[in-house]
Amino acid sequence: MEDSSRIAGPRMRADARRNQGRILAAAREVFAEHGIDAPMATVARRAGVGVATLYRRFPTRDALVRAAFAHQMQTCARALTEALTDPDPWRGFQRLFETVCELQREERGFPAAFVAAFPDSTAGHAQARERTERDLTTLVRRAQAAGALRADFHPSDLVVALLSHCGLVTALPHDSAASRRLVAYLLQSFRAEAAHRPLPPPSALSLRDVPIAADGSQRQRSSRA
Amino acid sequence: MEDSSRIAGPRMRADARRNQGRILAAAREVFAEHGIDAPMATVARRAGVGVATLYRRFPTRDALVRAAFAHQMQTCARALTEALTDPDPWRGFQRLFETVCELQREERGFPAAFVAAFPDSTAGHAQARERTERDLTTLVRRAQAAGALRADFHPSDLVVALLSHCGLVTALPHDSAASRRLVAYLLQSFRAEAAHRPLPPPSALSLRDVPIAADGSQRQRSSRA
DNA sequence: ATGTAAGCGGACGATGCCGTCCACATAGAA
DNA sequence: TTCTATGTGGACGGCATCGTCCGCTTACAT
Repeated sequence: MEDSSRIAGPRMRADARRNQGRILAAAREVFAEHGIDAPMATVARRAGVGVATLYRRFPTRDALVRAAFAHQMQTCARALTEALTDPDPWRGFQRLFETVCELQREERGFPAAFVAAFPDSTAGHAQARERTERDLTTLVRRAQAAGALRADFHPSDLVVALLSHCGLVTALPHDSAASRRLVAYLLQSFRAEAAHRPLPPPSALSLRDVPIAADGSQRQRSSRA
Repeated sequence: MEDSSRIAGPRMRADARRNQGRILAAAREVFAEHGIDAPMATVARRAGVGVATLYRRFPTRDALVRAAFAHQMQTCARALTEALTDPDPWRGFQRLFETVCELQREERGFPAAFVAAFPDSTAGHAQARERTERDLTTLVRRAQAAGALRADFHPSDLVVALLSHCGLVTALPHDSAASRRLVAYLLQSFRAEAAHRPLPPPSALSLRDVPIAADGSQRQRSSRA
């Protein structure tokens, strides 16, 4: 599989490059307002280009979605790296979680993209994904070794927490207080001293089999845009 | 606003009543498989009736969705009543939460319906809704008075928790372990003894303004069924 | 200044779903 | 058995979106 969108290379006409930028900006706006299912034509119109241009640059909707939120994805990746280098393991863990949730909260449309892009992403390549998986595990183990994160915490719990937060901000896009509350509750229950009782067994979820493109649907609401 | 679907009354032809049943069963199946956005025609076909019959009985998709999951909604309502009468306030609280989450986990399609129907539902009338709201608050206060539920817990937190759980089971429809884990984490963080640190302010969410039908969209995934 | 390859835009046919309309069927009363 | 109100099915017109095709435009190398 090649890179989803033709990346702005050196051999690209200036106007083409400009349009690519406009398209991505428009996509972010439109996806934020109408969800990632918004008509492609809407994005094109907002960008001030024709549909053909849009399709030439981003052959599929997924490619567009992924490109539009690539920056946020990178921010997530960077946050993970930073978390690993934090001298205080718990603070690293906490910050990662809070940063990702904040991103989901503030960039509307991103949560949907986050969930949608999960299977093959956090950059696109299985290699990057495995790295992410490994780093997450390291982050968890470190925080546990420091006695801050409860011993029965499983790396997949982090994904579970992030996905449920996605769901919340999707259902209540304007209620950042709700999001903050959930984050606070979850973080508290992840602390070692909160481990009063045993937990049920963790999800078998190896980050790799999150929400396959298959099965499709399972939409959140029934109303149309 | 009248009742969404013509209820099976005494003056209904036997075949009509039979068809109504088949439609509801088909709707549950189809919604579970393809999400609540599945084409109406699919439901009709599966039920072995014509589209016209479907539309006559359920003029809008929402009416169908609500009727299809009315039973689950009633189970929720009943669980709330039972929770209030439980001699152990915390156990009542815990059971309510677990029961609703179990329902969301097991009846695929129900989470979406749950979120979608929230604004005007838990029966349909504002009256019933207010009653629900009041009962929830009572449940929370009782559990707090018993010293089991943390004092800074706000009734809206229950909605926040349920909505995030909805999001999780929507993203991972087959992973009940993940759902159970989330429920366990949340319940632990709701306990009074977990209140190590203060929480951010609660959501202004008065159950009434949950996920308005307006705005629309904000779908979870981009792929089509 | 000029030629041309890269880029552009919008019209267009295809597809899929919606919701109605109407000619036909039948349950059940008389 | 007969009659009719109630119920039925599927065809059909309408609409939105998809993604492609092709003739025109323009950046930029020479």
